[in-house]
Amino acid sequence: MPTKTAPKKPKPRSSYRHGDLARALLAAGLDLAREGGPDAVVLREATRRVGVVPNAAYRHFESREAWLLAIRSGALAALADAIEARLATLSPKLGAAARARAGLEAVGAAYIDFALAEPGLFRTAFAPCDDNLSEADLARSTIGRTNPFQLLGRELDRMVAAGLLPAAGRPGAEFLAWSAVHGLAMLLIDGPMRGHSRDIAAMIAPRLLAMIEKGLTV
Amino acid sequence: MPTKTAPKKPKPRSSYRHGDLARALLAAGLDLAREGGPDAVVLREATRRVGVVPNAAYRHFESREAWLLAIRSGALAALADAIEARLATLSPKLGAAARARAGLEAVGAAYIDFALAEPGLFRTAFAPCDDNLSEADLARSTIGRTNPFQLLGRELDRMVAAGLLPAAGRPGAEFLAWSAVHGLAMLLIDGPMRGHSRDIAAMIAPRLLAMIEKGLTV
DNA sequence: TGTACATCAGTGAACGCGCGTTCACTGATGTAC
DNA sequence: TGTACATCAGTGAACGCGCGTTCACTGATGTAC
Repeated sequence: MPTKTAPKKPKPRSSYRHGDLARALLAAGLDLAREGGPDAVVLREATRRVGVVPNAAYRHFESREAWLLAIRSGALAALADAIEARLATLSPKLGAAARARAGLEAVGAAYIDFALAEPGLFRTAFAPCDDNLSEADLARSTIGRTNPFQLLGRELDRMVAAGLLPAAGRPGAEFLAWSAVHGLAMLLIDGPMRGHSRDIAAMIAPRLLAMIEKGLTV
Repeated sequence: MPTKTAPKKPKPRSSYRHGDLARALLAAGLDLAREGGPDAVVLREATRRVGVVPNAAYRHFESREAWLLAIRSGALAALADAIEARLATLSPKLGAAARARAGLEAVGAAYIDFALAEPGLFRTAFAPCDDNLSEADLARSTIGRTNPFQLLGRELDRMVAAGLLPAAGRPGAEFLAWSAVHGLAMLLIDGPMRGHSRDIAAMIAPRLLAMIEKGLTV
């Protein structure tokens, strides 16, 4: 499970001080994202859940947008965690080539599974964010954390090392694999086949991963 | 160009009757979608632009949601138009196999180009819509119009006919190709490389289309 | 052809809502002497 | 070790905003006689 859920009901505090409001607001925001996607990430509701007055949030976040940015990055981290967990289940006995193939598939499968299991978080992670925020803010928000993109890159490197992917095709290959998997995830949760997502995913996801592998390799 | 733009400024009417308010509201809504994506599709703003009082909209649409649905389907139609236009540029002198390949590429390229040229419309076309609306409403909204999905299917059929795609692999193949292209489009306009989208698209899109073709065909 | 009339598209005013954000405040905490 | 004090996290009240939607209305239109 991606993140620990925060208590929904405001538990009475011993003092008027909360103690760890910043973290609590972040957790509440992630809950909101989980439940309703980026549009449901609303400051006032988060403070309500935490049991604090609305403006208290401004001690810890400059604005709603800054808070949302932190939540986005939390959602992204949750996705990365899910992928890493899947990768960790791979048998260590696999040879280089088999390991590389399995790794790439694991990343893709975990990505799609996460989108289905946590559509709200997934949507939040990739919600278009306000352009008013500087590039620097954005960079800072993901810096130092492993992100899904990097995990995918690592597996692609393995493919090259195993001789399954020509080195010449390596640069930019993340975008190819990522696009395919991201698109399926998006279509499954928002697209016309939303509702039968799980059935379709079960049929299509393996074929999509096979297509990527085949289309990418020599 | 997908749709004709409605006049932004309310032109004074000769009578207090508008004459074609439904169509005008639809056009204004598409403009809003074009400019700011689904969240910018706001009833009051549309009536303002058309030069009509807010509640006048309720003579023609049951609710904001119903109006938005119509706009979604307009955005989808615009995308379909863009794809059809691209397909129409294919040389009629091509042989079956070359035509099939070129057709599939044309669909993909037009899809990505549309997303880059009209990100607001594109986002609106695929915005998650309210589940309160019945499936019947949704079906009605796209029925009778050629949609992008069908255009893709047609080209895939050509691939089979030309012997480039095994018939066994045909069912569901739309989802595979569509996912890849949709994912790239989404990542280009909302993803981490937003801002350098056009450069990246120029580099990646051809490779993605090649990957699809290679991954799909025998 | 002229007139009475029903229709119904657009008006005007108002509603309740929830949002992000601001301000001046208060009082528990932890630190310096 | 005990006390005075500065800090600053959370309070309370309020703001302006724009939204979707409702109601009873009015008056131009097109139709029936």
